[in-house]
Amino acid sequence: MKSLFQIQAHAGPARAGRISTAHGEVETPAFMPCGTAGTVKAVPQDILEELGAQIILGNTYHLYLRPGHELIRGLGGLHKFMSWERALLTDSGGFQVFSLSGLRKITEEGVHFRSHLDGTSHLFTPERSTEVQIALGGDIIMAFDECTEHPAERARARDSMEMTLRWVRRSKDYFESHKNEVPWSGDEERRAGRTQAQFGIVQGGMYVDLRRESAERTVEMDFSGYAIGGLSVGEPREQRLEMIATVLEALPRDRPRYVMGVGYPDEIAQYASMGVDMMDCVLPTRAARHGLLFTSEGRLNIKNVRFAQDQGPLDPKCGCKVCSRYSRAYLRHLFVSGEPLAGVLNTVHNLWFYLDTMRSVRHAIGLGDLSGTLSGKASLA
RNA sequence: GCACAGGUGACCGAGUGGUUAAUGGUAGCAGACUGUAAAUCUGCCGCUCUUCGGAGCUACGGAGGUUCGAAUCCUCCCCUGUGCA
Repeated sequence: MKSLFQIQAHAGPARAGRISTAHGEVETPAFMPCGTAGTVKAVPQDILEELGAQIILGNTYHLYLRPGHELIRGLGGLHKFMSWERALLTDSGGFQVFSLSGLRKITEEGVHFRSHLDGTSHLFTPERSTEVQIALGGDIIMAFDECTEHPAERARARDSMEMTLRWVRRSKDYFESHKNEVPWSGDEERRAGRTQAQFGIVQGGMYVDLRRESAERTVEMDFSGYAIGGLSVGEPREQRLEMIATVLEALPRDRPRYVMGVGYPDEIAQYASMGVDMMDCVLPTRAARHGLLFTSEGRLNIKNVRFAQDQGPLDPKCGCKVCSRYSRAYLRHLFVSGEPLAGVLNTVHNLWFYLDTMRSVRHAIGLGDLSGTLSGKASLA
């Protein structure tokens, strides 16, 4: 089988590359918009394509509960269901186990949880998560992990890491024996021999040695890519940086590295410059719906009264359609009026900003120089 | 003109003698948001000072009155709605 990942250029530790999936190429470093429930909230698929998104996320937990993975499988898989022919990555539900604390109980077997939708009881295991993800048919699926809470004592972080290692192992075992069950598996020719890929996830709390050990032992399982999880859970930024740097050293250079759940625009540029290839975050989409826009001049809260008569664009340096067409005054009016279009336009802008940030970084790596790009994007948060 | 009902902070609307500058909403102002239980959540929201602990002033249509104490009870007046003339 063709290799999933190709590196095209280096600039110090940073790399520009390409991930080849059954649903197209993903240029890296890549920012992946979150499409949790089968939609990147507020943005239609055709606009996502226009924005240049090459891969988006779906979420196992949400889609399992509603509309149900069997229904999606029956309709041909998530790509077809949501009419997204580009690459798709599904998260394993590990993060929901973390964020739904109070609704769940964790055991060695897996996670007993109650649906946030109707209170019904469910059990998620590594096998179950992987089964659901195969049914959904994402191009990249994630091992089922436990996102260690923060702060966590060393002993707790170690126990959690050990359980994640066992769960990741089980996820891989299940995947290896069932990966031919992906909904589009019969479509080999068109898919150029590509099939689903599974990534492992590194945990280890905020402990450098645990992080390193978690990375090394996950790498021994030989995944086609590796994610760094358990970050952006409330830790200081320097600590996050240290954990990422530590894990990157322990990960193989020829596989994609994915930092889960980050970050602010300047953060993602920084991580990309350190050699991270993939990132996802709800921030650009959620913040947009809440009126927070990211611009080349920093963050901007569109509901502020000072924009009421501002005829200028959100960001004078932005090349997105929203900035080329609408004024701050109009966008503020839409937001303050509670018009759905506010969320749409704001999200379009923020996603463009994130995706364009990655394009700039990628371009800079191609040119072998990151300094200009980073200084330009460094004061965004 | 008569009879009911009613007049509460920008608006709607609780409160019918005392922990009441006055519950709740809305509107307004500001903030937060990092593998989405999030088009959500938080704070402020009478005025003036403040060492940020608080202090003073003004407020429940208007004017009086009862009472230790009134948005709450009484009297008169003004206004609004509905019905009858």
